[in-house]
Amino acid sequence: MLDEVEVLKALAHPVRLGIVRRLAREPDTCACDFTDYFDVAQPTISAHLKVLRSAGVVTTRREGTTICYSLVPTAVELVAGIFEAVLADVRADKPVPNHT
Amino acid sequence: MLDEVEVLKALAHPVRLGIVRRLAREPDTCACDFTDYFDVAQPTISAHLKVLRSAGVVTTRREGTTICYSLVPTAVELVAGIFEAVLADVRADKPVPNHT
DNA sequence: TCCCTATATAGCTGATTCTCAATATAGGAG
DNA sequence: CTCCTATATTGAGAATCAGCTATATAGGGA
Repeated sequence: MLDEVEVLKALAHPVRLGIVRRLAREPDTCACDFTDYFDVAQPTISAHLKVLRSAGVVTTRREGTTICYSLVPTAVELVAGIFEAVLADVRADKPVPNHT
Repeated sequence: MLDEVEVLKALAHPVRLGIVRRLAREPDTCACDFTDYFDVAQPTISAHLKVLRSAGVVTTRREGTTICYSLVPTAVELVAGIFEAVLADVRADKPVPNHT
């Protein structure tokens, strides 16, 4: 259900990447905090959160009148794994030159 | 000169991610090989390669009549680092529950 | 019930992206 | 110089994206 490219697309935007980084440091941040944090209108933040949610990068939990967002570690691990694998292949093909 | 979000945007497309993965396995692939490998027209491949080049993900080297593409490891390391850092923060905040 | 606050949705506009067919450019072989 | 192959560029159309204002929804408190 997690699609690599969709997750990457969700992360390829300054505000959304910022949201993800913020969530990594402060789990369970509510939507209104992002509205203050980034210099965009509230519906814009809401739209970005929706993109992240659709891609499976974040999940929501209602907390009274506010809605708390948290990261889905699996999604971050997915993309981290993609680039670790690419790096591994790069290093396998072009080994570190030993200058002896 | 490498912009995180620009690199991420460049990678957030199935064909371009495929190109990067292929380049990781087989360095110095020439453009015509991609045209065969992916089921899209030659100008489309050329456009995708341009996006990757503009973002600093790949570099080119002329080899007679063909043009060889290779990965820029720094760019891959940049994005790998982003998600490693995010994962580190996630794990710092929510440590693995030790069920002793 | 009636407000108030938090969040989401609708609707719009301008900008960007994706893909293609057609054409241009650049280098090598003859 | 001429042809051929490899690659890039142009130009167009469809689709998607990003931001806004205005409005709707949903829950809590009076």
